[in-house]
Order: sequence, then structure tokens, then C-alpha cells
Amino acid sequence: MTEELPITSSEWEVMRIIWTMGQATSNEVVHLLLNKRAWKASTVKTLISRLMQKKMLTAQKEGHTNIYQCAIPERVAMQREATRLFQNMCAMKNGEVLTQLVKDLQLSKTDIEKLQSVLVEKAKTAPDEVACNCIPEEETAK
Amino acid sequence: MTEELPITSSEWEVMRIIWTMGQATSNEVVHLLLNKRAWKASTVKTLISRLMQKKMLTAQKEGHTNIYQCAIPERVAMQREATRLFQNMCAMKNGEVLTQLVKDLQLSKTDIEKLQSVLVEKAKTAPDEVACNCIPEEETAK
DNA sequence: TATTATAGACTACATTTGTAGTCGAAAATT
DNA sequence: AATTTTCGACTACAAATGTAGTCTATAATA
Repeated sequence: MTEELPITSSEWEVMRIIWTMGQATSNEVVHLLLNKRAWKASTVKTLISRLMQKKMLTAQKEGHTNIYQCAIPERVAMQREATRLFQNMCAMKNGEVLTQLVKDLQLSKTDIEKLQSVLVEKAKTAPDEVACNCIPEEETAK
Repeated sequence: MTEELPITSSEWEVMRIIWTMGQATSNEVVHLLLNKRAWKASTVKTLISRLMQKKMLTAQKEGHTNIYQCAIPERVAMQREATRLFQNMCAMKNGEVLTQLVKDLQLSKTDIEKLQSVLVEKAKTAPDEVACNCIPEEETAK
């Protein structure tokens, strides 16, 4: 089923550069990743091709050079992968993990305010406990 | 480099069952996943073997049947994967993603209170903005 | 214009992942 | 004890991923 593959670690590196630059040539990406990951040029080019196949990048020819652009916004991709991960995990424990992330990650004052206001809203209807959803229901018992 | 492989989607399914049950036989896991994912018995067995190789599961023989147990706590694994994901992504935007997750995921009253108290602490030293870390430094300019 | 440097396309190959079949030994049944 | 069931181990195989080499047609330069 080739439908909505996750973004891999290596691919994030490439995407992040192009998201930040708005657009970039393979050469620019290659050079920027030289230091950080010591990848050979061909490695980066392969990653770019695969991202094209995955429809994460689009290209427009400028002479004989491609100018690459991201096909979806960074925030959307990030949200998609984060949601995917949390869906893999226990609903009951997600809150604790989230809390630890909030503790560990760098957050700006604005981020914190946003979080606080979301939490105030959320508190109004929050349940006492979130059920664990790790054991699938045995429907049609025997 | 066989060192700290991520847990895959399919593997989460197996692990979650065993974490929740404390221990389980392959047969139990097989049956529980029959409904949820319609996997063949051999598929589940393969997943279990791979998790053994990855040192995520340990087994003790009970007669000729294995009793599997998780080698690391669920919370640790969850935290590890969540941290891994956020490290792949833009530090500047992580806060927004986290905020959206807090909005979307089910959270208990306790989770929310914990989050709130973490945020109060965090607010004391929060920066106005978190720098984007997507473009690697070009050290040794030219 | 001849020469060289490039960029993109294509090929390569080991490992991981998704998904599953087979087989031999031990266990449960008859 | 003979037969059947059940496990775990091993094999299978396509797709995805990490990492990189080669070839060819332009583009830049001498």
C-alpha cells in the first residue's frame, strides 16, 4: 500500500532545509548537509528523488537545474508525523509523555501561553482518566 | 549500525499488548491481534522474534512455550520515540506542534494539572523565541 | 570550439520492515 | 503408544531505507 509513507529521519534533514529556504537546488542542499551529516552528494540526490516520488517535493526546471520546493507546509508534515506516533501508543499514557516533552523541549513564552490557554479550555471537559486502548476488544467472544 | 532501532508501527501493536498484560505467550498475542489487524499467526510470531532481537522482549521457557516479557518500561519506550521524533523536526515549530497535540489528544484532569504546573515553572525562564535549527551551520566558511 | 565541470537520472546493494509459509520437536489427545 | 495439535525456529520475498557509485547531456570555461 503506497499511500502516505512516513517521513524518515534522513528525509527530514532534506525537507527542513528546503522548508526553511523556501526553495533550493540540489547543490545547495548537498552543501548544507555536507557538514551536518557528511553525506555524499549522491546520497542527498537520492533522498531528493525519493521525496519527489513521495510527493513531498516539487521541482521546476531553471535551465538544466531543478529548483525544488516543498509540496506541503512544514507544520502540516510535523503534525502528521506527531499524530501518527501518538496513535501508535497507549492513549492512557500519552498525557504523561506529552508532559515530559513539554518539560524537555525548548518552548517560547508564546508557546507556553498558547498551551496554557488550550489547557484551560480542555480542563473544562477533561475526564478523570483516559482508558488504555492497548488490548484490542475480543469481539464475538468465541 | 545496529544500535537503538526505532519501534515500528507493527511492533507497537505487539509491545502494547505485552506491556499491558505484563507477560504473554505468542498465542495470546496472536489471538488478540487477530481482530485488530487480521494478521496471520506467523506474522505475529515474526514480530515477536524481531522484538527479541531488538532486545525489546525477553522470554522464559515454560515447558515448551515461551512466556514473553517487555525488557523496558512502556513509558521509557514511548518517551524515547517521542523524543526521537521531535529531534528530527524544527525546534522553532515544536511548540506549536505540541500545542496542537495537547488540543487533539485525550488528556485526563491529572494530565492537565501536571502540564499546567510544568508550564508555570517553564514560563519563568522561557525565551521570547526558539531559534530555528533547520539549516546547519556552514562552519569554515568557504 | 574543445574541455571540463555539473546536475539529474539511473543503478547498486545491504539492512529493515510488512507480511506470511514451512518444518521439526514437543505437547496434548485419542 | 499413535495421532494430532501447537510452538518456536527458520525461510521467503517484496517494499522501504540508508548510503553511494556511474553515466549522460548540458552548462560553464578555457
